[in-house]
Amino acid sequence: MPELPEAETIVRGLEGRVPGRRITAVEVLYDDVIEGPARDFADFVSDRRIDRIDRRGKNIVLVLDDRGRVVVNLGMSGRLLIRTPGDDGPPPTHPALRFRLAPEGAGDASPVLVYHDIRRFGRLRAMEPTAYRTWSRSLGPEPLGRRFTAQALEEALSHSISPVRSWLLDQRKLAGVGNIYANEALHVARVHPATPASDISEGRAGRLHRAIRRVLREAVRRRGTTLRDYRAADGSEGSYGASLRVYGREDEPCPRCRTPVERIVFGNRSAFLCPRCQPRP
DNA sequence: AGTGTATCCTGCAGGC
DNA sequence: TGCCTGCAGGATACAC
Repeated sequence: MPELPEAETIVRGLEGRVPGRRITAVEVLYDDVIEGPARDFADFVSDRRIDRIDRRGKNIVLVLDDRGRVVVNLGMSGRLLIRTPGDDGPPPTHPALRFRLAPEGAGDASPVLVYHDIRRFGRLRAMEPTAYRTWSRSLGPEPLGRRFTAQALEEALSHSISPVRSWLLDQRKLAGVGNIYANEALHVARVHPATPASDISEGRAGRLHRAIRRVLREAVRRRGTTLRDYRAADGSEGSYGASLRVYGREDEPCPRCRTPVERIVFGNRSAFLCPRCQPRP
């Protein structure tokens, strides 16, 4: 998926419509999208009110009135859609789970929060507050948060000999960056994706830090990147795809120097780079 | 510690 | 048209 900007866009789309509502029923169409027994999940959320919608890295977090959490990881093709019965538009093609939400008052329609996932790599996990804290602590810092500084990045990189692109994808190191934005940020920072993390000097770490934040902020502003499956909570598409510099643009000219963009594969994922702007370390 | 490989799934594009 | 291969915003488990 859905990386940080897409998760953030979904959260913003749900914020005005979901908090304050009670979950009156859960309908599980595919139990493989739930971690653990579907019965336990249904018991955990049934009749709970959703107080708040949060995000942690790429994950969307429903905060319940008893402080329990439902953590939604969208995998590759997950969507969280808010629908009101009777609203227009074609019905979702691959619903996997539905939360029926209570109407707010007389005459108010009861909305449905649909977890939709073509490939079903996504997961919904119910967590008690303690388990949630433990899980959250296992993730790295938020790239747009205060704790993620250039110094912190430089320090963290210095302990790893992994290729920097692999490092950026590791959610335990930094929470929210995936393959699209890792490649984009590395191009902006003029760092080759295969550069060993610890080879990144102080100056380049600073550049990379700025590039990560700049790319993610701009992608949030554009409501994410829709390549195929990603949609915001209202079903709309993100427009950052038009701003992509290298991701998915093999053989197209580098926006900076017109050299054809290269695709290489490591860590079982494609990496895209400009061989001139991002020379091999 | 780090890497390549495979797995979970479905859909789509491209080649023949 | 149809069949085949490869590829896809992720995460994890495994052997080496």
